[in-house]
Amino acid sequence: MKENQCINCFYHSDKSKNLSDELGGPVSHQCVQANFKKGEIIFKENALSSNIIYLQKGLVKLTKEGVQRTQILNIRKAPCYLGLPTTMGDKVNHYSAIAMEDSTACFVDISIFRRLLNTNPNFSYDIIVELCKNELLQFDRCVKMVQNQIYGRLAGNLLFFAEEIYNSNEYTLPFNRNELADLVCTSRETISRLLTELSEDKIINLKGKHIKILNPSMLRKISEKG
DNA sequence: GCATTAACCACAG
DNA sequence: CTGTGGTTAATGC
Repeated sequence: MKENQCINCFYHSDKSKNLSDELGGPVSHQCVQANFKKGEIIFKENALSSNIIYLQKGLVKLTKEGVQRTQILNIRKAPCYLGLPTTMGDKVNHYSAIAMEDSTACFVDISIFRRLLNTNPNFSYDIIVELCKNELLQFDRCVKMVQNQIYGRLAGNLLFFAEEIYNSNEYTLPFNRNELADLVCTSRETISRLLTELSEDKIINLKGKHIKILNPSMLRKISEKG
């Protein structure tokens, strides 16, 4: 655990400014950095939450328990904030965050965070923009999940990993088929079948969890047409 | 009717 | 954990 030095990175990577000044004093004990191994829970649904978390390094899945099954709400890649909605919006977390890779995160108490919002309009503005972007993405994702067929949803998510997460058409997923199903809103069996189907059609190359997209434009078409 | 989509179950590597 | 086959239900020509 490290203290003190992480709060400046939390504050913002692109707008360097000394937080100690902002907060009117030394910031030790106000921010704590922690490491998480793959699979470890960063925060849990229904638990009391009083921290804003800045993910410095790693990959995280946000999950929520549904009536039928666990739903993966989103995959977030560092650097980003975690838990803004769930910490600001309610006392209790509405979803969990679980590390999918070894990750590093900064925890800042919500009172400090509030002080930052109050004292720094630029910072507040950046936060609002980030929240808005996320909401737009969630809206898009919601419509897609409800209206597209599973083939299209899976294709969309494969593209998402390539474009947003790994910036490459070739990647190894830290998810098993069941988690993929939780992400795409379907059953494990269907994921299995459709992946082999995509592979047979030479749209992707499949080796276990390693995926190589051979025909991105085709995948895009599938994603759009559903 | 018949075809398609997709879930659930079972079972085998 | 994964892939596959059978069965079944819903929906759309």
